Amino acid sequence: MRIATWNVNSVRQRLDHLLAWLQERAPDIVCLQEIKCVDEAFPREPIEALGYHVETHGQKTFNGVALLSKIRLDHHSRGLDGDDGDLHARFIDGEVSHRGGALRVACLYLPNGNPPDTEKYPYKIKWMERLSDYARKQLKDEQPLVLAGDFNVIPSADDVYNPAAWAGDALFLPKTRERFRALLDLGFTDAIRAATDAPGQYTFWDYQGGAWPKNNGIRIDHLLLSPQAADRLVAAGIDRHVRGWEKASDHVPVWIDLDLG
DNA sequence: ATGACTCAGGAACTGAGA
Repeated sequence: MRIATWNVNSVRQRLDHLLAWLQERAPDIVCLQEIKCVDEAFPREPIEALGYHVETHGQKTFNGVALLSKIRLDHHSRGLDGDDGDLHARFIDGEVSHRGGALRVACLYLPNGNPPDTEKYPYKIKWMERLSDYARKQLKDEQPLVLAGDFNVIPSADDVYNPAAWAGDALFLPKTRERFRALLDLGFTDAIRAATDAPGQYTFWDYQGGAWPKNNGIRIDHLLLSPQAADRLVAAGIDRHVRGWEKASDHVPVWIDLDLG
């Protein structure tokens, strides 16, 4: 079972890239973020033509997430519990059946939080605590669970080209990393870090300042695995070559392979 | 200066992103 996440920065601008990458990487389940359109405007047909079921949680102009799955979803749900006043479309989860049981995948687009001295930062921190509440509840099922998405968190200094330049940024502030660590400490495994300790496993390069040719990247797109999923991890990778495509998203796809029997 | 970011919305710019 191959599961991937990709912040496409507008699914309509990136449709050709998405279709090419789906055929190249052949994932079974895909979590998309920043689709930047309402559900009715999502380009379902060409994706369905490649064999995917499509569930979206869209929003006009900003945010928006989607789940693509070659296996029919038994259940799915839009939105993250814990704040009825939060209208941002940043979360969708679904469950599929496999030979050994059930697999749950949560697709998330965690708030950026910049600038940190505005209301955007406490919104991010609260959102992280809501995500931990969700994770804590789901872990009680003791089944394979994958939290996949754009976390907007740089976990460590090995995950950024110049840590000093990011010291005051909402993606790298100590409080942000503490909350991410608290989520991991519930029992999750960071899939890329289970595969390699090497620095420079970047998933995002800014459009500005020649960040891509200079390899000024950061690692902010993650797949976090419950113990039952981590036990079945056989491979993890980052498709960084996609960043070199013409008119690319600023994020690249990240994927894992699970052996679910 | 040999160069300077990309998206949506909507028709010149702004806000958001990270």
